[in-house]
Amino acid sequence: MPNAPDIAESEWSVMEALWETSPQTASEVTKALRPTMNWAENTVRTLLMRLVDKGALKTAENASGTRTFLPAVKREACVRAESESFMQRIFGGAAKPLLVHFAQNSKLTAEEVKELKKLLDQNLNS
Amino acid sequence: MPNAPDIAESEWSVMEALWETSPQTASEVTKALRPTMNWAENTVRTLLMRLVDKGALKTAENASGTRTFLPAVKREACVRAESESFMQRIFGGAAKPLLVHFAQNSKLTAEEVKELKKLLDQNLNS
DNA sequence: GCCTCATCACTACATTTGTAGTTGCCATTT
DNA sequence: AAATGGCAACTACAAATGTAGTGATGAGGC
Repeated sequence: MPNAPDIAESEWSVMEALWETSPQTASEVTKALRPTMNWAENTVRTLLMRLVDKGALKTAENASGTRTFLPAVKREACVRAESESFMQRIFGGAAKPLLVHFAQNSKLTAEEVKELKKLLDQNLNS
Repeated sequence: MPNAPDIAESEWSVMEALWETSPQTASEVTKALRPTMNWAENTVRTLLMRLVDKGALKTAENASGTRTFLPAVKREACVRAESESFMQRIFGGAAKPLLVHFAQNSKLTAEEVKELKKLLDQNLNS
């Protein structure tokens, strides 16, 4: 399992697109991102290349002979890595103050609260 | 209330030192950070200057006429801003998946779980 | 067969970040 | 007064990031 490389903010959008649907060509990714990020295709290509360099993406040829991109690392692993580093930076590595912060500062529905409480209980038996 | 400026990772350590004790001179901050970050004093000075430029710190003269630094923004505001941006980047801005992630991936004591569950309940009545 | 368009691989360039070095100035110490 | 030691201001410089432009190439359309 390749450990999660460090993925910058713009790069993250590209990864999301490919985690959601892959493989995709550069222009497909560009189109997929068009509504949110209004990037030139070359911008997306640069990001794709950097991600390949970092080992976050792999490439493959599709039927028509053009290059396509697909994730080389699992989203969950990257989320975990980013979350870890965030927790480290802002909350000194402690989960509790982090959870306190978000429990206090987020608007949640009764449903969500119920679900989260259940998860917290499960957390103990593990 | 000045909105929280964007504080980089190294800068964050400097801010922490000053949120904890302030005002402090550049060399005091350097000394305070010495155990963790083994930075040259000039490195700390650069970070201090950048933070002043960004409006995260203010300066004042102390009795002996040397410059001291102190926070211009509240820690809580910065934590909120960083947290917001993290939640945006990684969890698409939704608090629930974030809380789910940390509820599942953190080791918590029974005490902490109890406390968090209470906070979640309070969250609803507000 | 020639033009055009999509792809690709390179190159570009300003900002931000990490991590200092250099120099000038002022007060204190011989 | 000359040297020293701290602090301040400015400069340095490479890597990472954001955001493209340029030039070569090959395949399809006319």
